[in-house]
Amino acid sequence: MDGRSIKQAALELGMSEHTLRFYEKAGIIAQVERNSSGYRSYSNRDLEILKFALRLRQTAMPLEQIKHYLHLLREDAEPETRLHLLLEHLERIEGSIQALEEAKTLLEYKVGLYHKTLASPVLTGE
Amino acid sequence: MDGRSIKQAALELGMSEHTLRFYEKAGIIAQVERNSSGYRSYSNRDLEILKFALRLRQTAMPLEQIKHYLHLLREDAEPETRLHLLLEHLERIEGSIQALEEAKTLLEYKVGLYHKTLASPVLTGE
DNA sequence: ACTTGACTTAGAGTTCACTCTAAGGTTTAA
DNA sequence: TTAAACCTTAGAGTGAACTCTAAGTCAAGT
Repeated sequence: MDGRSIKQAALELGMSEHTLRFYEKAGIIAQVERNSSGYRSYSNRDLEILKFALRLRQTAMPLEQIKHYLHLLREDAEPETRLHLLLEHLERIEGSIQALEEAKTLLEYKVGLYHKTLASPVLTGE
Repeated sequence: MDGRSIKQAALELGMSEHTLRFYEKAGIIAQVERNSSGYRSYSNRDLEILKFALRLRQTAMPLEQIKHYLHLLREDAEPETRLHLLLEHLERIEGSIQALEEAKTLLEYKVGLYHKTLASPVLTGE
């Protein structure tokens, strides 16, 4: 129906074929369907799940946790369990955002110094 | 004057002694002063630099880039060069913040679904 | 019939950022 | 003077997340 080759899937997702096989072998995503000659055929749903996994990876969620969450999803676990996982990760994300915002502010301040003086000490903003 | 042992420095910075030696050996920070018996003695300035390095690490800047930046700092490079590096990293940080904000929004939406229904599909928010 | 290119697998290799080990020197306190 | 708690080094080991290799199967084109 909506199946695509591993090459095509890799292209659409912006990840390597190696990584796609790796994610499957590591049990992060479920086994992908095969066509008559044994080739993987990625469905739209597979792509959706992979996109979601990539988004979580972007937020530095470890593969093990992504795996855990996607498993709960497959097994249709109690929503409470999934909720717990999501909330936990939300907190981590909020921490990361804050760390980044702080670093950003610091760097912007330094950049400001450069623009004003174009020759100045940098570090803690002395 | 203001020197402290590696143990103390590690404590103050919240990082391991191993990592402190590793950062020095890898040339990320400059050689730390030694006392009469050859033990490292971390100055306030060393701590400042390390704190700054840690903050950059928190934003997922690779050690090689941190090293590069700290080198430019030591060599008192042209401010333009340093500025360029900082601006580049700022852009990456802004990208990360955006990715995290998006993930956060997505998760918050899902959490909202949970709270409303306590039994619902999850993924793209169907 | 044959080459080309896409696919398959298991498993080895790589990179990054630590993290630890072993073998030994130094300082302090009992 | 001896134990403990600290420090030193070079180099080995770890875990995460890929990334690649080798050896082979399959499908399409000429």
